[in-house]
Amino acid sequence: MEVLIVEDDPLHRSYLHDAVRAALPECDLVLEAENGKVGEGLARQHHSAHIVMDLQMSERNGIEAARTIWKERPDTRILFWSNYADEAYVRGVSRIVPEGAAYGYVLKSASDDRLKLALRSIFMESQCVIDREVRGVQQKSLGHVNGFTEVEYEILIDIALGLTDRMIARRHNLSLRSVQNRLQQLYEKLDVYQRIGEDDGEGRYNLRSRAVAVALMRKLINYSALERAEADLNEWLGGKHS
Amino acid sequence: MEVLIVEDDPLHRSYLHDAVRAALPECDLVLEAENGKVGEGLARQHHSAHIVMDLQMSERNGIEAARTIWKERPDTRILFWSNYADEAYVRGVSRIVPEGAAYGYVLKSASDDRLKLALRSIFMESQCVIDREVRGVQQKSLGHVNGFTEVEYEILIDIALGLTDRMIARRHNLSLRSVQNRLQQLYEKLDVYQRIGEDDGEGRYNLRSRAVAVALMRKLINYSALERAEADLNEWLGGKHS
DNA sequence: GCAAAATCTGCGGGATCCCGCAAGACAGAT
DNA sequence: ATCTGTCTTGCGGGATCCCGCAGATTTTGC
Repeated sequence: MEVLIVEDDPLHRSYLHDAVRAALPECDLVLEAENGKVGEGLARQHHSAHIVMDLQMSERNGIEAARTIWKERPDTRILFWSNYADEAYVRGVSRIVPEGAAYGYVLKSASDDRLKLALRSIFMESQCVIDREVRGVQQKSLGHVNGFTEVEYEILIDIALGLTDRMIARRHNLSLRSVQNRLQQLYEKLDVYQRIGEDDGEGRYNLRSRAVAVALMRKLINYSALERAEADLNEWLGGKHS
Repeated sequence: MEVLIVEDDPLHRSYLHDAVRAALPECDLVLEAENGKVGEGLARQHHSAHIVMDLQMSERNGIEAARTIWKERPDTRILFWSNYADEAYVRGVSRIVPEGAAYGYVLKSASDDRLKLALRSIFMESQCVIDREVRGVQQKSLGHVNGFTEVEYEILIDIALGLTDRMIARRHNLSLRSVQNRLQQLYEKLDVYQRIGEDDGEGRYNLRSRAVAVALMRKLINYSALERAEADLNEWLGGKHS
């Protein structure tokens, strides 16, 4: 049995290495990659079936790497090991996990034992293990109380990328007005209508930009989500030509 | 001699602890804090004169903590130890360092020796030590070729927060038109005028939102910068009432 | 199968944004 | 003193955004 570790921080990498060795004595080879790009390469080359993956790496983040790996071999077991439980990450992961695949999401702040237990559960038992805190975010994002629909999320991404209403309409095959309707919902949910500078009555935010700001501060989107979205956009733009 | 370590990751914290012990035998007490808030508290309580500070912590990031610490005792020596050399961080740091203070900025990817050397240089010799890569970013941001003025940077922050032109004008005591002029410069420098969807000619970005997106992707601003800016904004809003 | 609810769409209009043009203010150089 | 470059401000106008209204279409629930 082999395990591939994809993690850019050397300290964390060696810690992971030790944890894998301790939790999985049946593992006889541990590979290491220091970013998503070489991680993909190693996974392809060794047909890795067991991967521990950091999110937030330079050169190629964990979600992108996992996406291409899963596209080639959907039965790969991947444990995501991240510092944060940002909704952007959680959404990003659950968006790419294939039907019936075994995966996990545990935080770096979790205890030694939790990590080792997760390693065994996922790699040996093919079970899904989601950290409690992450699970909370996942629930909240799905629960429609103060949660965001898939469409709302998409339009959020689009304005974060700086697309105009017209572009968004074209991209999703909608009319201009429909896009604006969705925007209105979004503004409502992000609570972007608050007044500012109340001393002389008038003072609003620029709704569009404010929405992005609030979404960033609430961790609905983050750098890596933006990066992925930009890549998707360019792909779509390229595809339109053919 | 005492050293205070402010770092949220336990692994990195203990690594730092060891490095400090090894590099500074004359140090007889090493304090540790797991975020900016308790870091501030410990610094105040122990009158710490030597601090190693992570940027990017939850609860209170390194720059905010450093700002209040330096406000109280401007001769404190602080070594910033960070994963990234984002321009947002570099600007954030050099914005708050007091006149003539000794400080350093080294990356976590630096070698053991570099870290230890920096520790000695800053804490014992009161010298400034800036990592090469960080220095590069600093230079580029100052060099007016493809670099950003202080005013341009400020207006970038303002639109990232979601302020309207009118609000920005009021905040900086400018006319509406001047704000828009600055915006134009900004758009120019961020190269935001590119066409998209060229197949039928028409296709632009929403300049304002796109500018923020590009700035994020170029690491000119990031989560922590936005967080600080939001705090500043609220402070300003509060101050206007009195 | 039908009514209720949600979503999509066009129209119209007020507010804001983006920006060309031109006149004044100010600093530094020759 | 003059000139040049940068920064500021006002005016005007076209494009875009934001959104109320109302009818059409789709989805949902029973």
